[in-house]
Amino acid sequence: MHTQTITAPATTVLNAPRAPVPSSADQFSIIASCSGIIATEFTYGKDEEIYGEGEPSEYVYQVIQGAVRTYKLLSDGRRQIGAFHLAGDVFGLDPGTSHRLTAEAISDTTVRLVKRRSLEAAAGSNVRVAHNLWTMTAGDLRHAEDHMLLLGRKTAMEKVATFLLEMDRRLAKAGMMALPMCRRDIGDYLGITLETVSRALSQLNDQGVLVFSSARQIVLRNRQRLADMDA
Amino acid sequence: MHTQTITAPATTVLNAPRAPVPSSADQFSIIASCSGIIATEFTYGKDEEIYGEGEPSEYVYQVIQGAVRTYKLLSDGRRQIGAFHLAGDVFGLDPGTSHRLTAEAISDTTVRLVKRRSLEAAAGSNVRVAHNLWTMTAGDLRHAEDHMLLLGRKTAMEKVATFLLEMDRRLAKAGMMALPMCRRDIGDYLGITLETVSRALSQLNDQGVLVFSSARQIVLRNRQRLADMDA
DNA sequence: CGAATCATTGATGAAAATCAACCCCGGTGG
DNA sequence: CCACCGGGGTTGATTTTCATCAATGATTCG
Repeated sequence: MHTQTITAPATTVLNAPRAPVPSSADQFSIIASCSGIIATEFTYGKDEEIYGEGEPSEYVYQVIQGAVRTYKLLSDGRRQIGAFHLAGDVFGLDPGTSHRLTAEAISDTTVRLVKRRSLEAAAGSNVRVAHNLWTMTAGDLRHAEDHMLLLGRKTAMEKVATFLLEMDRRLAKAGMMALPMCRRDIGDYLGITLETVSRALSQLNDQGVLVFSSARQIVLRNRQRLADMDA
Repeated sequence: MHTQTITAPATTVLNAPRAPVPSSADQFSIIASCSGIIATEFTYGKDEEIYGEGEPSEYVYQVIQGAVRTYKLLSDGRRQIGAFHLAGDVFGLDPGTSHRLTAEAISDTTVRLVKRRSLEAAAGSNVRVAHNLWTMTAGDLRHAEDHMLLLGRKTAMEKVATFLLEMDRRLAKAGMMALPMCRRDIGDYLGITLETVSRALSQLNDQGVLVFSSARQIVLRNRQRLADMDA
């Protein structure tokens, strides 16, 4: 870890995995429990770096609580966020020796982490584990392929519509979405500026497609309209 | 295969793989030979579809000769090309039951193909094979991550500079690059229009960074300048 | 309460898309 | 052999979208 300033890690052997939510997360739980792998929990503060682009990839992570952004930078600071990782999501699984993106906590975030070395060892003896690792990487690839289409060919409004539907699907509770990230993060994810994000959201609000409780608390009123927009 | 109008397939058992060029290709050769897997060759004509988005993924392919584009479409026809596949490259390896992009031959193209089912079977018994499949998918993911940065955050000129360096690396022979794809394909790969591609290339030509033999035959004169541009 | 951060909104500008014309070159057929 | 045809490529004029610059408003948090 890079800055131990936040919270003391608590090491535990996983035996009764707390199943969070989605299917890709369960794969990780299966791997972790099946193999008697040692998992550790750790908490990062808001905006704290979890790992940097190019660093040796020593651990694989699962978000327990909070949210993480992974991104690349150009030399002048322009940033492209490749993905947001929410509760249950696995990240940092870069086959190869080093991380290809930087990971940062968006808000205070607790992760479970396992040594990549032990995962690879498990994969060497257990075909199920190997297959799950492959499947998880393939899931990341699918997302990246969809996101290339968005970045390269969708308009600003279509990008925002797609984003809202994605977040609605992934983190809506009781019809309400509590976005963990700021407008700049959203813009850097969608390849537009924060002002353009704000204008698109305001316009959707004016049209009655969504309602704000606060800037980051959103209720979708017309998912079909959004789906139509997203082309 | 979808249209058999072109060339009769020739089925052969692979024993002495003709090692084409790069490392990712060799992994495929290793898999194919290691496992006594049956490979078939097939040739597609220019612009012929190899498989369509959403179709069941029955085969995995390796380009023997020619070039392939894989892409996604929006409902109104806007297209995002995710990758170009050149001699030696493997494509169509989508874990899951269906292809997530459409694949088309850019020029007359010969591919080697193996049944995905037999690959998966081999992966189930041979850890090396399983690891190679994972590594190949991870290679696609790395490319997609780099390309998201390009699509979301680079300027038109930076995109073209990056493209030229990529193609130079992948297909230059004797300092000369023979591009198999048209300006529209390049634009749809970079998320810009064919006119913008043309203007950027003309400007680079004016600056002496490159020289055209013909529209698709390019010699790079100053790779450092290009690398600087690509930020 | 006040400072800082985040978000919204408006005015202006710049990059790239679009629309349009023309050119170049290879292939075909008179 | 050469004219013509058509697709691909280039270049120019104009429009559009989104970025940038700037000011103000809302929340959160010491």
